[in-house]
Amino acid sequence: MRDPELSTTKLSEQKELEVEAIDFFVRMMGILGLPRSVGEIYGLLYFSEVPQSMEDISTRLKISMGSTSQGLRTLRSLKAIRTSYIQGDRRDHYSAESEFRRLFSNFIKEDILPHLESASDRILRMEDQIARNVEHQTEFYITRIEKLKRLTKAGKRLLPALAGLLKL
Amino acid sequence: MRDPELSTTKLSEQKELEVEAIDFFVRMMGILGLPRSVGEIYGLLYFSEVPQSMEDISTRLKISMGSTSQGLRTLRSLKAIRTSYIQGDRRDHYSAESEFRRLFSNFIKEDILPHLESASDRILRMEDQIARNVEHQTEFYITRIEKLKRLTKAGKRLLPALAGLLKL
DNA sequence: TGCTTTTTTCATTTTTTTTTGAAAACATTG
DNA sequence: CAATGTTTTCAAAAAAAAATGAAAAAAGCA
Repeated sequence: MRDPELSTTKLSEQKELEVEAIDFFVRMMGILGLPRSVGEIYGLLYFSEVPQSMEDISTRLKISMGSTSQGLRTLRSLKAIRTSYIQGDRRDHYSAESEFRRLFSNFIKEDILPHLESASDRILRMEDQIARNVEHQTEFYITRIEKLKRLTKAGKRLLPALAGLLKL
Repeated sequence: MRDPELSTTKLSEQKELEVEAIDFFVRMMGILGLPRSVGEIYGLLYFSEVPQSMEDISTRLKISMGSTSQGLRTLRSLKAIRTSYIQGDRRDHYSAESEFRRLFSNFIKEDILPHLESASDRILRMEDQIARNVEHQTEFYITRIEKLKRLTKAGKRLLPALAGLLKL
């Protein structure tokens, strides 16, 4: 004889882990400035043994197909998920790349390093302006620019190193 | 005889550097997820030889006193600015801590490490739920949790080290 | 202490970001 | 190659974050 109360308990306990996990990744992604839905999707996939279709994800998280599609695109670009073919189902199915650190690594490469590059350009332009304007050719301005240059240089060395460490 | 055109040019060139610098810091702060106004204020102060009052800042950046006050509070908490006393003026005056990297360092300490701490708590709760639910006591769940634990552990080692490096 | 100036707070408004949902584009299969 | 199932796109709606501005609080001064 089945015990409905017990199975309800079990079901809710099963959900509890999922909820906790999703919450975990929502916050982690939050640190990286990624939207809530991206964290939810990754969290759901991270604890799914079986790859999930877009519809599965959309249904279980109660988010629209539009959000799901966009979230998956983001995760794909960060190489945080894998697509897998499931026999007899023409839909794509997704599972999480379990090495979450890789996601950080790719985030550094894709979203931070480009900023550093354009920061370097901007510093060059500042130097140019200082060169053209006698008012700015003082110890003060020159030192400050020098510090910015050192900072970006350090960043361009450190961040790829950090990305490398995370990838291992 | 003064040449009004030349002085206009000089003035605009002077502004140009300021604008470029402010832009630079707005983007840098953007990476850290800090609001535009915080970047603007820091940028303005970074290239000001003379400490500026709140009113100066608010006026030059055309932002409200409210925003200015809040932005200064954020910068203060990141130890990115210094308060200095100016004779015969009862207002506080601010100047930038020129080691911008310290700001990153403090950002890691203040805004990221606490998240990592609560992440650890959340993982403990997940483990607890796995222990209570036979369904979850599989290789799969245990491995995934293990990976999260390793990640946060790595983070707790790496980030303070990174913060340390930046502070030098 | 009372008066004035400066700073902070916070409810409201504005701006930006994210989500939705419906239509378009794309893909698969009979 | 039509018909149906799936995914993407994107304008509009909703939600979240930031800025404003006025009122309250705090600080300096006579």
